[in-house]
Amino acid sequence: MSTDEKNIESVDFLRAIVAEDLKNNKHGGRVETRFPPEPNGYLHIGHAKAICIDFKIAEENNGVCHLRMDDTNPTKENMEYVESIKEDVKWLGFDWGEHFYYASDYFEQMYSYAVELIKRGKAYVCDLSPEEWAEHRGTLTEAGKEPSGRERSIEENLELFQQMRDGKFEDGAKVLRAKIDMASPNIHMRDPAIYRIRRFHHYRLGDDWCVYPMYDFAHCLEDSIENITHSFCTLEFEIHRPLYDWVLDALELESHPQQIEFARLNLSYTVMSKRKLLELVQEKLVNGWDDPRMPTISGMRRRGYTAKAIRDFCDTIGITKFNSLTDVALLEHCVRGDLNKVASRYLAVMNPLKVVIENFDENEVDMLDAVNNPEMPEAGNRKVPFSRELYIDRNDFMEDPPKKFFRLGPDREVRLRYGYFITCKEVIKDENGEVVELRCTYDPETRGGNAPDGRKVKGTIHWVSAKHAVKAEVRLYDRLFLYENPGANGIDFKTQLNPDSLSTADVYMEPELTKVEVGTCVQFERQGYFCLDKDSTDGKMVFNRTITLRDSWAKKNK
RNA sequence: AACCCCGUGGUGUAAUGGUAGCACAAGUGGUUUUGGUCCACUUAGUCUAGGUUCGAGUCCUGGCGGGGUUGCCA
Repeated sequence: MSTDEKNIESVDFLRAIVAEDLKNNKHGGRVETRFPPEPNGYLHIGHAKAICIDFKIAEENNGVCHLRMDDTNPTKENMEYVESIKEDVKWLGFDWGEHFYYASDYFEQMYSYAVELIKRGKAYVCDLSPEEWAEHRGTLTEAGKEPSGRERSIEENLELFQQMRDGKFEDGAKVLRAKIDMASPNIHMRDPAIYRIRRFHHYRLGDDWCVYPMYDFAHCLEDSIENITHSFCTLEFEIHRPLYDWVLDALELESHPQQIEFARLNLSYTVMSKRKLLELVQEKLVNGWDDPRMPTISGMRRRGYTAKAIRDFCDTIGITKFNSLTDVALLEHCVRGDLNKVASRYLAVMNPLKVVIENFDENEVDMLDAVNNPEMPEAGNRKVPFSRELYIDRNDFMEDPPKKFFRLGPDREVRLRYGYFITCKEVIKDENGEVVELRCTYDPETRGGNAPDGRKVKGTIHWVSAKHAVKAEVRLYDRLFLYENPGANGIDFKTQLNPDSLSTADVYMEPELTKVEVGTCVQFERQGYFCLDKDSTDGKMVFNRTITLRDSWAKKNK
């Protein structure tokens, strides 16, 4: 087929803007973006969307994307967060090359810009307390009023600002304000604070500074200093854009990046506020930022989600300016989609029911061939031991099976995956009437799972040899991270944690599974995907359930 | 209430002013040594009222609906 089968990539509004700028040679054919997190927490699935946008659009246009720590507020930031952010972005598959920056490295330059603003008569030192300022600022419907001191001389402002830096004033005693328009309908343009006094140990710069720039002043300058062309951010900054442009215009800076906003990700049932996630960590309602129930990148990684799945998800949700609520099922579809292709299959039984093959010799062990991954033949084969005593899953046996049940029952024949056809001859119960053992026979002719006479069985079940089985622990996390629906106002998200999400179970695995490495996600056939957790020790393997398999039988019988 | 942004199947998204398409979810059937995967099919949509036009999801006006903004956070 000669026609290019590549899907015609639909162009979202954001890519369209970049393409238009490129066409008009707006930035000399250059595309330079940045991902600028504040290192005040771990990255989550919402950040993944921003990361994909920032890095991919740069990449698509042969540009570069910077990774920048927006660390202008020392009270919430630390190096642990910096390191985690770098690790997570890298893990997602993106490379910032040489372009790793700290906003705090620009503090001296930003201070100079602030001085320059004062010299141009476009900034002044304000003595109002936060309470007094609230009165002057006005409201959404009423204009603000100009504070006294707004008309201070440039010399006096310069002097006062220097004194602010020199630590002559208490925290909060003064701020530096941009002199814009107290009557603007956009409150952010009503003489916004651009520098505040805050004596707090900065995680990198220590006590070098007691004044710190505010976001609205700092961010556009960071972008400008780094020669960014397109500065993507979320919708809540839309109303800040006039200020972004005002600062750069007021300073007449040559590098004037364009801020473009897109809608942030909302995921059903998922808490995505850093503040709330921090609360969960601090109050030990979860075991750290990388708890597999957390919607953090590190939590999802530990749970077994793949970077590709997350990237695919970000491609699928697209980029718009519409406040949407994405169904978490879409994320799960991407996770299953990738895992189905890459995860090796293993036999493992979670609710063991003993099966004795009466016509199989007690001392014999048959090593059977099993395919590691039917989706990926190159993954090869392995051997699975078969012996007289086996475990099957309790769910795969019913004493009185309904019509559509294809698995084992009295006098029924099923296939043991990669093994033999077996027929249930006898059901043994304890004094309470509970089934404790099945006596079966196997058909030696069906070794490997095929009957030479061509007879068919409807069911294929998983199993493990009792004497070869290795016991491990699985954590049965629920399908979702946290239970809170945006829109369900007033719900205390902490009480919404699913208590079942912590339940654990024993699992009896085929011995080959002991070779799996920590962090690897595998499929327990017919049950789900599981990821070997870092908590595993020499004595005990611990798996996190990544996600279940789709199960049409279970769905019908719900 | 003021200003800004946004309204396409249940959900997420496409469509130089020219056949409303894709994915998820749901449902039906087929293939299958995982009740998985894969494949086929079905259900279902342009918020509303006018206007411009040969022709409007797209452009204009009004209405309705949703979101954002009132930190010395980012």
